[in-house]
Amino acid sequence: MKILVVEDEIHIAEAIKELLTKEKHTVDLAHSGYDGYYEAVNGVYDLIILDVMLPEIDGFEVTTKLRKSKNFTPILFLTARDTIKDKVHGLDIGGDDYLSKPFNADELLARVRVLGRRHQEVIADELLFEDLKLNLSSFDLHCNDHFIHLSQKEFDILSYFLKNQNSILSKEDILSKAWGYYSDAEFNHVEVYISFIRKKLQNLNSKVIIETIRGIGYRLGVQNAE
Amino acid sequence: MKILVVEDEIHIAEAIKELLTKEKHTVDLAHSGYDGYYEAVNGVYDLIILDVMLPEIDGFEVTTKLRKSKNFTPILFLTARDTIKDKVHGLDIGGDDYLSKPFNADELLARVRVLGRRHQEVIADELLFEDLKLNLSSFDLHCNDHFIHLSQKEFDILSYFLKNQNSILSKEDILSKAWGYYSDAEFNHVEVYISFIRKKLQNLNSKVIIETIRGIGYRLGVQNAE
DNA sequence: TTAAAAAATGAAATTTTTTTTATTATTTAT
DNA sequence: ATAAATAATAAAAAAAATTTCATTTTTTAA
Repeated sequence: MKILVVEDEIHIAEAIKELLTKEKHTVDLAHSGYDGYYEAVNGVYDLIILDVMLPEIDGFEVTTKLRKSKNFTPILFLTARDTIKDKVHGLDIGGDDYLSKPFNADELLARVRVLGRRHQEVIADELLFEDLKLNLSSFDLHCNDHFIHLSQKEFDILSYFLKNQNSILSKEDILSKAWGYYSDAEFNHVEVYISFIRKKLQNLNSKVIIETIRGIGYRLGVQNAE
Repeated sequence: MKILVVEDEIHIAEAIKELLTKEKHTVDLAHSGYDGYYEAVNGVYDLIILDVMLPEIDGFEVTTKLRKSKNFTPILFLTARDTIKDKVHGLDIGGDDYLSKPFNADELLARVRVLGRRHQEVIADELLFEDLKLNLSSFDLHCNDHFIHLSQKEFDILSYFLKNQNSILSKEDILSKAWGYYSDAEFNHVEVYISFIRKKLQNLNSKVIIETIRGIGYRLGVQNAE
């Protein structure tokens, strides 16, 4: 990850940098609120570790300014001020986590991993189930080494299943997901599209099937081995 | 938000429920790890507040099972076990935050707000520029009170512009974004689609325009006021 | 076992999207 | 001012997605 550390105490800043660098992160340092804000705006970071008590403008102000300018990079506050009131304030103006100084290195790294993971998920771009991989931006459905393109409606429906892998989805559900609540589409629309998708799953030789639960709806499943 | 609280000490569970309900959240309770897992899998929650020490299966195990089954609902651990080792472990197996008991109600609520906010952002689903709002799941382009549907290619191109609001995008860029690097589409394809999009922007009466930078490419802009 | 209900599917019809082609308009360098 | 290059657009053609309709298949309950 690319991480910006904003901390005025040089030796602490360097220590954090060393810690993060060991974990293969790329770290930039800023030593005042003003510099920190400038770097955050002009660079692209996956995470900002931000001291609250800083020269010029403090960490809370930096956060407020960033969020106001639509920059939503995750922010981890790091500070000696650890009254509940401070914490609540920091989190409410747009911070993502709050760690008190002196902090434990392992905990810092774990919390960095959490924020990084969430970030990844945001930009994650595919849904997985068994041997299937659905690319959310190209609408291509991959299985083994092959892929097939899904139309918009096919995509809407299959991605709905992939996001609710354990649920039975009723035709009603699917209808309002793929055609919208106010559409006049009928159950047969769903049936036709389920049929389309099943055909594509077969063409891909996937072991994934769409099970019919009569009277209730459909659910993802796996082909009976035999 | 819809929140699942998994906590075996009934009076604590009830207290948390009351706290969250006051903040207008919808709260479901589970009192064992097994029940918690079952509820989490079968309901759709925005957040799970999870005690670590639970009867049957503990909170860490619940988390592991959920993540393994591709359920990525944010999880906030709440527990008396607050050694660094426990925290790090909890966060690394897929938890999102960790609060020690006894906890402060305001801090709990603030951390719930953070996780809810991130969740919103994850499912946030639109791109903005000036008077335009592009819905990424429906492909509808909104302006003032009207909207118009974009086709796949129109969407690919306009969303590319909206994600790069300050850049000039060359026809080459657009071609490889919307048609793919290996396609044999030509510049005129881009020109035709720019023309389609401009027509839709006009129909919407948007002040947004696509500027031509001759020989270089295109860029988003705003209609000259006069 | 059979009739009714629910679901699946094939195929045609319709609509929408995308591509192609030809023509017109604009900009720039000479 | 003009020719060449670049860009814009209209309209037709082709392809793809979606809807509709009719029929068949499957399941369930009587």
